[in-house]
Amino acid sequence: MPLGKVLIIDEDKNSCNTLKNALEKDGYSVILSHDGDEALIKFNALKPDIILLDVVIPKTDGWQICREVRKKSNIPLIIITSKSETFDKVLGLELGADDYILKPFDIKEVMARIKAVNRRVNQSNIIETREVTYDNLVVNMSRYELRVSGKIKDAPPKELELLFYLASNPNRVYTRDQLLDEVWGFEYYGDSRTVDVHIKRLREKLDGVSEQWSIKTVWGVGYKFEFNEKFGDT
Amino acid sequence: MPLGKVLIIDEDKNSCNTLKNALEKDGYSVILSHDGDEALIKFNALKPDIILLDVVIPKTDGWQICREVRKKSNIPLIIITSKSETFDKVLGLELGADDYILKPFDIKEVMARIKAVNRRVNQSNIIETREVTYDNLVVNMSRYELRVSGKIKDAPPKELELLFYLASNPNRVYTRDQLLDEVWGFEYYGDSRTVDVHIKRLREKLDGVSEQWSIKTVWGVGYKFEFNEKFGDT
DNA sequence: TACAATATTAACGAATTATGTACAAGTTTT
DNA sequence: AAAACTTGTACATAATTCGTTAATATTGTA
Repeated sequence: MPLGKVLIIDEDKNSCNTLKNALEKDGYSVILSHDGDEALIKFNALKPDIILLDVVIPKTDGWQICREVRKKSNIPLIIITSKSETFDKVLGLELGADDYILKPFDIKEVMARIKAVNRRVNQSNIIETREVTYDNLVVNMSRYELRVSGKIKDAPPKELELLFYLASNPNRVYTRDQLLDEVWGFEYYGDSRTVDVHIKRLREKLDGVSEQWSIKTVWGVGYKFEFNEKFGDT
Repeated sequence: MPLGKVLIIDEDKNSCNTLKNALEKDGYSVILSHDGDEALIKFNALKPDIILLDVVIPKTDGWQICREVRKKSNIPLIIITSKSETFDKVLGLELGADDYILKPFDIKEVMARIKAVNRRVNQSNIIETREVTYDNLVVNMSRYELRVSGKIKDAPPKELELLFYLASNPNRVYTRDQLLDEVWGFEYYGDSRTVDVHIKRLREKLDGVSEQWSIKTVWGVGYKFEFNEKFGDT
């Protein structure tokens, strides 16, 4: 498999075939799925490299597929559908789709867009291991587990997600709005003081645990997970 | 301004304004360009973080802009144009555009697509760290961190932004009004003595640190960040 | 030199921003 | 159905920044 596996999720067999032919001609291998439930099973079992998704499908709907996929993975996901409302486009993109193509599509355009998304993704260092480690801190999002000095510390989901997000890009500052967007999700409309409170609760749990890292406030800007690689490797 | 600069290249002032307003509302700062030659100059000089490009523009055409940009940089580039042929779309994407949006556009969709592209780019290791370095001085705006001879020095946001702005164009003089415009934002209306005070506070922190650089007063004009590449590399 | 224009500095208070506590609504567990 | 927990909001308090003012110093020029 030189170019990778594409999972096509679409009820319409015509679309499926057009896409399948073009993709296989280009060297991809193709998996077809005609309803949402089947799609999720195949996604989990076969770990495709790209997903092409129509949101209008039987059983589990496309939006839900989107969410489920993005919970677990960052692979390229392109929505191809006849739902043409701006609202739907925005929803799809916000849920984590990389592109949103309208039916009827021109296969050449679709192939070009797949290529464009792939180009970006190949520049990424996607951490599929949903885990970060610093010194005595381990945040594992597959298990939703926080470990401090080897011991498991209970922490609610939101706090873990927030910590994980901050720790994924150590030392980089995020504004409260960015955090609300990325951790809470765009659908969330609320007070940005909310972030403060969660930060505070995290700090309670992580207080005085390590000299090497901490959650820092950047006054007037936001928060960051600060990590100092003190002592070089010896 | 944590979000970054957008360069809009488009002859049509209506489009420009719609985009500009929406982007600024979201916290981006916007640079406009109405022809290709000007666009390239601004691209090189101002190092934007995102480019929105109409390919139908006077002088150097959009495709060429695309090529020139991609020779030097991997920043997000989105084509927004009324050229609706599949051929053009494919060409644009092949030249390295991340997305291709048709006019007339819905601003909500455009914003969602910008976000989607940004999401991908932020996962890549080519995250542009907004940083300048001179001798023993490091100003890092991604971390909001000022480092002098390796040591972190605390400094409030405004001071950092001012220093970063000055240091981004070493040896170039800025009037107080220009600085108020660029650092404080155009909507700011206040005394230009304000700049003096911030300069003073910066100088306190950076006093006698290096022979190679300093913040100089240009009498009757304004301020500049002066940098002398004395000694060649040793 | 003297004078005017411009720049530096210190100090103060208003405004902005962050934190901590408490509570209520919503969930999940028992 | 009650209990325990999570989550978001409100508000009081604390901390810091920022802009202004005004007094002092410096520079350029007549």
